[in-house]
Amino acid sequence: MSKDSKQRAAILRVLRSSSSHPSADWIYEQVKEELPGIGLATVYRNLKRLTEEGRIREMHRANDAARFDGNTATHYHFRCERCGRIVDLDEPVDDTIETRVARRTGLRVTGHHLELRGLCFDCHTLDSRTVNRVQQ
Amino acid sequence: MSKDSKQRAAILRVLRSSSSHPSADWIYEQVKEELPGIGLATVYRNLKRLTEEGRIREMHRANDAARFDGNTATHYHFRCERCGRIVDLDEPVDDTIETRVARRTGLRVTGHHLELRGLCFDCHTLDSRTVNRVQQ
DNA sequence: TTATTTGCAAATCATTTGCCCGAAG
DNA sequence: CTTCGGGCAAATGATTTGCAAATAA
Repeated sequence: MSKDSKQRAAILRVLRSSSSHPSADWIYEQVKEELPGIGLATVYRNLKRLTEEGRIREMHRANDAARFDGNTATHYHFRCERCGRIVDLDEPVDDTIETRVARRTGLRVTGHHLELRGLCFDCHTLDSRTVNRVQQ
Repeated sequence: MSKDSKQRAAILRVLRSSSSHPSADWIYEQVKEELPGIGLATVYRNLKRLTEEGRIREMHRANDAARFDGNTATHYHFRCERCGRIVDLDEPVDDTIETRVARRTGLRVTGHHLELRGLCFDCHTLDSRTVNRVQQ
């Protein structure tokens, strides 16, 4: 509810005015031009907070372990936002998206990945019963 | 070309026989039951190698910096596999996939992400001229 | 004053690397 | 013998955390 600190406001401004999907470090460098005293930790803290508030989006959380898939064929995934479990979907793969984008943009497209998010069975039923109990 | 070492074979077997998209650490724990002497570094080295050989897939590369997006509306991305640049696509968003999957699976779906991969303009033209010069 | 945030430094965590040794060809 | 892959420990790089000082409510 409280108003943004000047550092948080600056971070948000930098992020909003960039189309490059920057890293924390790049944002830090930019904000430093306006607020030379800012620390990298402040940038991280505010990015986390803004993400939690839903005001920005974090693409691919770094620093939680990579996950591997023994199935190299294109297929889609569902990720549970609560427990992190990843499930294969048997939804049919739509390859036309690749050619469509390639045609429209001229980019060389070689693959695509679709991930749906939400709550898996366990987490959802758990949620409907006991709202504040958290499982790993 | 060479035959898989017994550790690499074991890693591959564990990964193939699991549908859980495991982390390096989980794979390590599993393989240890068969090869108690194995080291975590070996697991990482082989996962990397198997990925490069295209025999497994690495979902969301960890450990390169997280990236943030000031635009919270659902939209699609293109990631250049060479320089890492991420570009917004103006492809129309298909929300029906969420309800379709929700209906078919019973999962609680709250969002989806689509990422296309390939070579961006710069990297592609650069590639056609000089095959072995690497940028960034 | 009281509650938030900051900046800095030290701590974590996942992953990678250096180095030396053993296994396989 | 020579090369390749492994194990272990130390090094990295991104992110997080503890804490005292600064700022805002």
